[in-house]
Amino acid sequence: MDALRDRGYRITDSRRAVANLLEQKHYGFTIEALSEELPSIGRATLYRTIKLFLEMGVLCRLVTMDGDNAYSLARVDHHHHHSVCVDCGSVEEFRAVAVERMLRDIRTGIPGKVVGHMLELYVRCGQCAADERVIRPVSTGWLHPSSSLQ
Amino acid sequence: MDALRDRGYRITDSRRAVANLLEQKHYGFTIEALSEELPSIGRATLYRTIKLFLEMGVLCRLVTMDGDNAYSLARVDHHHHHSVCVDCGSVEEFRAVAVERMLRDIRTGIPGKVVGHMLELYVRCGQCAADERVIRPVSTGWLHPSSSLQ
DNA sequence: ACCATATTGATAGTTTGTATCATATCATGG
DNA sequence: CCATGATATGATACAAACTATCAATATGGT
Repeated sequence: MDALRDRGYRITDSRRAVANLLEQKHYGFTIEALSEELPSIGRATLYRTIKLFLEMGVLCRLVTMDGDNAYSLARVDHHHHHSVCVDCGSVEEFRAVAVERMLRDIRTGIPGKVVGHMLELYVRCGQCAADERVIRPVSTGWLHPSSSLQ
Repeated sequence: MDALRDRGYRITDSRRAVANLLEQKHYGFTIEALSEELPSIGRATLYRTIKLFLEMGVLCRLVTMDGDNAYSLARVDHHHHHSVCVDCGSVEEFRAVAVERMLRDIRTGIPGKVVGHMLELYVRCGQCAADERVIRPVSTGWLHPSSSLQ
């Protein structure tokens, strides 16, 4: 809300509702899920709100293991990555030096100049591992491009 | 073609055409681009062919920096990642120990059990860097989720 | 060459996301 | 607290990306 005010955007019911929902639940929402949780808000507005929040940098877009887009609140303001639970969808942000080091190391072995990267980790969170006696298959859909089991 | 034969799929003109094209050009194709290159092949068939090739593991899907899907031949059969040129779209496959080490390191710091990952590197390839005196902006669209410049 | 069947292409249908525009809502100034 | 004007919303239509259907065709084994 502060971010909105600071940039001269209006505080509206929809924006408040979306922000509240994302703040409460610590997992990634697809637009579909958002729409189910907030049926009173038109889909067009949801798309607009998400886009606005992304541009403002208060939201992160992430890619689920089977390739869908999901959105979660950016709780830290520096660059980071996500670990997404493949069962419940809960999202943790992390910034590991290991990642930065990897990028630095790799830069020399790659032809060309690295201008960006993308990294997602797919996990089964502690909660879900504890809840389920039977191990469910990891992905119902199909695996994403460079994603690999293990 | 061998892979097709081995699994009892038929060798058809469309499949041959798609395979040839992907083999010749070392960059990622979107369905759109494939369709332009092979106008005689129906779009439905293109989608089907791509899906089949993905399932057979002879194709990789990759995500471009502005979020589109592209496909490129899997020239190595073990797990690897891609560096995608943001200018010409050329794709290099690499398997860096740095990545594996990073994953191993990170596993301890992440809550839950890592079951998969996804990594794309966006580069400006040597060719493109040489061709262009003026540095073009990196992304025309907007940045992908966890992608970051540099 | 024939035949059973996998494959194709055209079309229609889905899903996901965007543009339009009249109406409703917000923030500001009086 | 209300009037005012601009912003935001929602319904709808539209566009893009992908899938399902099904009659017609091409393929591989005989």
